Amino acid sequence: MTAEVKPASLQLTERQEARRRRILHASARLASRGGFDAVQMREVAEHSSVALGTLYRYFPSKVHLLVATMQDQLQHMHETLRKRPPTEEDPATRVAQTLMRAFRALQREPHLADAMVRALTFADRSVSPEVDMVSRLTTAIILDAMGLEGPPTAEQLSAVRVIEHTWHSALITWLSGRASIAQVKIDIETVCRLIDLTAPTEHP
Amino acid sequence: MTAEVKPASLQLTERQEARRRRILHASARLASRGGFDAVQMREVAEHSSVALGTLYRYFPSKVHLLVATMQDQLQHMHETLRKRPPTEEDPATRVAQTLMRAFRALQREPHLADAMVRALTFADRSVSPEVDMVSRLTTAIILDAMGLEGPPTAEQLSAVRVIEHTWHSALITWLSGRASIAQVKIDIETVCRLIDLTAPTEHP
DNA sequence: CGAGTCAGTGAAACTCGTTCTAGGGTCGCG
DNA sequence: CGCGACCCTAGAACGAGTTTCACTGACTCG
Repeated sequence: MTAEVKPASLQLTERQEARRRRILHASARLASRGGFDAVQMREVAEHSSVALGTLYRYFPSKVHLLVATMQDQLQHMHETLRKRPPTEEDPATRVAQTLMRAFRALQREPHLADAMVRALTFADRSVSPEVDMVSRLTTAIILDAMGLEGPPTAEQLSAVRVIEHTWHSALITWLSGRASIAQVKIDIETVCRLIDLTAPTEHP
Repeated sequence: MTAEVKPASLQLTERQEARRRRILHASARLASRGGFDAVQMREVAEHSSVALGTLYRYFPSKVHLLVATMQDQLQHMHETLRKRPPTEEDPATRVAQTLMRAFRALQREPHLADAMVRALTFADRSVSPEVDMVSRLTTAIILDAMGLEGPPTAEQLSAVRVIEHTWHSALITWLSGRASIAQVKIDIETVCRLIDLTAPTEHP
């Protein structure tokens, strides 16, 4: 709806960076209990000691805010995963293991996960750049887990995209109580088999 | 939020069935132009000549309404697809072909597709039964396209679930303008390769 | 017939995302 | 020092989903 400039992206002052942090923190905290609905813009503003108008200057909508929150959380997760890379041999297994690890992390804060994922899939075109960023982060995590030597082939990128699709959608079905964790695990493992299919070097 | 009975599911009188139809029709029509946002409950009520309170008695929320609309549309599509089953030999190709056909149908009413899919992924636990129904319908369409002889194996069901995940998620990325139709096609074809992987009878 | 029940009606009320308005503070520059 | 240009605050206001409530009309069962 609003076609404003986004001050959030280009060099903020220290105070502004602090405000942004406070907002994201408040958003995550409110989401942690209560999920999507509990993240109310007035509440976020109040908890981060910022006027409502200012909140909207930083994040032009609730969905923008929650997608940015997800971005933030994903970055943390990426770093964490980097520190303890998967131990398995097989790339497909490594990816599956990594995603299940991420999944268990989300499990610890199911409401937060709910809020972020719902925002992500509910986002319309006006949030595309931010959603894209999240997508790139996810892709990076998966590619990292694959542990490729060179750059990925087009086929591998397709596989990664499909894995990502499955990851998001499986997450949603779990969050809405329509699939068990075991089911999610199976789905993840199933889709990760695609990686073997696209491996450039086969061993008989 | 509301834990009401659902009169919509158990035998309605003729007048009630007609009302329900009118509501679904109005919902689809409003969604067709304008998408999710254009489906305003007051408008739906007015266009279907029903009081707002009645609308809410039939569909306890906007999301319920749109998911029911999707159910309706999917049923139509299922019948249409039944009439002209895919021509290919290979099951994976048949499924991919079927899904792309469905995709092109949705393309014809992108706003409607947007409204329905957004509602579907935005649905919380209170809509689970209805979302599950949609999921079952989608599964049925895919299984039909596979053209199995006997009942599907557990492995095949996993593959179908993953295909479904990919289908939904790819649809979302397309609707939000983050992926081209070509990309969706590639993703669908990629994930459909899983079917070959799970075929009980292999040919060397 | 008469009372009870229950779907449907109409309108007002409430909530929360979003927008708007008015004013106050701060910083850099003449 | 003064003065714009911005950023920020406080709060009201608006819009749409949802809830509530008092009422009506039709149907049922005694």
